[in-house]
Amino acid sequence: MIRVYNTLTKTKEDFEPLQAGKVGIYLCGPTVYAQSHIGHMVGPVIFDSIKRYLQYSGYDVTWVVNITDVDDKLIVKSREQGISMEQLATEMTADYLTNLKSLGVDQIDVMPRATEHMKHIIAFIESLVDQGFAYDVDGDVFFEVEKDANYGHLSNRSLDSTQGAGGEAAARKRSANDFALWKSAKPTEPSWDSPWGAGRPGWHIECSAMSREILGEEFDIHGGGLDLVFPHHENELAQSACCHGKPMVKYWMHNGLMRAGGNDGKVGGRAEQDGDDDEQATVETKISRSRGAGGLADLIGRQGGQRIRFFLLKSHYRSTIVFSETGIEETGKALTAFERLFERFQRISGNSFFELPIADNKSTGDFDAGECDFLLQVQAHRAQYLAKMDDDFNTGGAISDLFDLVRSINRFIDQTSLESADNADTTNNASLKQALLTMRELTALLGIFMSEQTEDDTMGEDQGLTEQLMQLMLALREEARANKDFATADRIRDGLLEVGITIEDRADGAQWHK
RNA sequence: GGCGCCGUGGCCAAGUGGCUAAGGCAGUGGAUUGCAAAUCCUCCAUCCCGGGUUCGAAUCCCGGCGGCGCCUCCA
Repeated sequence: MIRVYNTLTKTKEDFEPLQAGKVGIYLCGPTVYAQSHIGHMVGPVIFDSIKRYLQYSGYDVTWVVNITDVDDKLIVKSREQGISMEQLATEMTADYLTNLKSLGVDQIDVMPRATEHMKHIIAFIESLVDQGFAYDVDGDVFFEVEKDANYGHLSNRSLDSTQGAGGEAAARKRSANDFALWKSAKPTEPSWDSPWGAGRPGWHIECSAMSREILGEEFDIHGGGLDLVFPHHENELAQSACCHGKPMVKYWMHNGLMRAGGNDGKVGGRAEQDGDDDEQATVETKISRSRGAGGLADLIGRQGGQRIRFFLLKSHYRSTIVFSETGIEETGKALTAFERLFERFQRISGNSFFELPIADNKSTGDFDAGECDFLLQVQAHRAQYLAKMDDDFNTGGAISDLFDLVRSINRFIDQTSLESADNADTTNNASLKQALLTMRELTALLGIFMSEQTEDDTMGEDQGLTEQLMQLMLALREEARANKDFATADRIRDGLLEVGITIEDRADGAQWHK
């Protein structure tokens, strides 16, 4: 049984979808007025893994991530850049999609854009007006919060504790808490025709309209960053629940936010200081665009998408992650242990890990360990891993079992001497393969090691030359070693190390890697 | 001010009432190696502080101290 933490009830609940066997997930995506930063990737990466795990657990999952391509900030930014709102949205959407791809997020089924659903948005607002939950004033339409008895339950706040937006619309609202469903357009602003005149949707209504269109009036999981609980999700919930007279979502799931570390982070800006502090203190603050976060593409270029993905999955999705590039680098070191094992497996079996079939559900991944101690260990690691994933998608805990599995496999190879050339024990080889199949199954749930990383394909032409030169160096060194001329052999090895190349002498010959 | 979250070894990070407190990075000693690298084995924390509840708490309650988020746009 999968358990899920629900923001609405503030408890972990057994996961039972509304319709047996089917799950609908809606994740709030970005407003595409600027390039995405690493914080935007937290939700997509974790939900990408959540979808994989739910499918693996036997559910038919539909995952929706929206793109907000109409918004006040888009208007302002596009004007600054002298381009149309549409063009800015198109460019920034492309940036977002590229980043998602780099991080291996490829499970999204539908990515609706607000501007493509204007009809549905307007119809939704009309329905709210007709039912008396909303009112229009001079071309603006507002949701009347007092009409919703449940308002504030999700974010746990009472009406008088909220401040409501000030701004120019304040005078027209019946109450400060009311929020805009439709905003009238000034002559130069992009607009759509509506029963209330030319205008554009408010921030929250698109999600209500699009989720209904794609997933229905009530669906299983709604996700987003913790910062969206109020006002965004509270307002979405109010709109949808009032409009349909039933709950909008069964499980509200919110991921923790990323913070910028003080020193090597530099992704975010500096937090506002309270004045009386000395200023060298290590400041950690939420990463956000308004504080100048950016440079995700560069970061991916330096670290690679897989490391970043693994870094995000290493901690629990509800906890805060402090961004640090050194942290990402350490994570990368840990990943090489897997990569070495995959190479080891290839040397022994001749099979590529990346070409092993992926068990796509729990039962096909199961196997009979028989009396084999090693396979019993593998089975135990697998069971523990899955138990942690069942418990609110505890990827951080589950990853520890992956490392345990690596160690078990290496130990098995050492103890059975599977690596020595004259060992053709088919039973042990079969056990080894089974263990790697399990590794493949479990890592695929996290969306890592899906395919071989081609990190340096930009330098394709040099690659062949480098390989030739290295073979020459290794041959020279081998000669020296055969002659017990270790001084020369070591000189070659040390010299190569200085340019970042490590040599490994193994029974079957020397090998090099960067 | 209101509503929340967090504080586990040098660093990162699981665990939230009961086996010897996961795992990673760094470090230690050993096996292996011509020496290394890789791999394996070994060692490395009583959980911010003070009370309380309990047969028993890192895990629940109260009080401190420290950090952070939301209440305004935000993944």
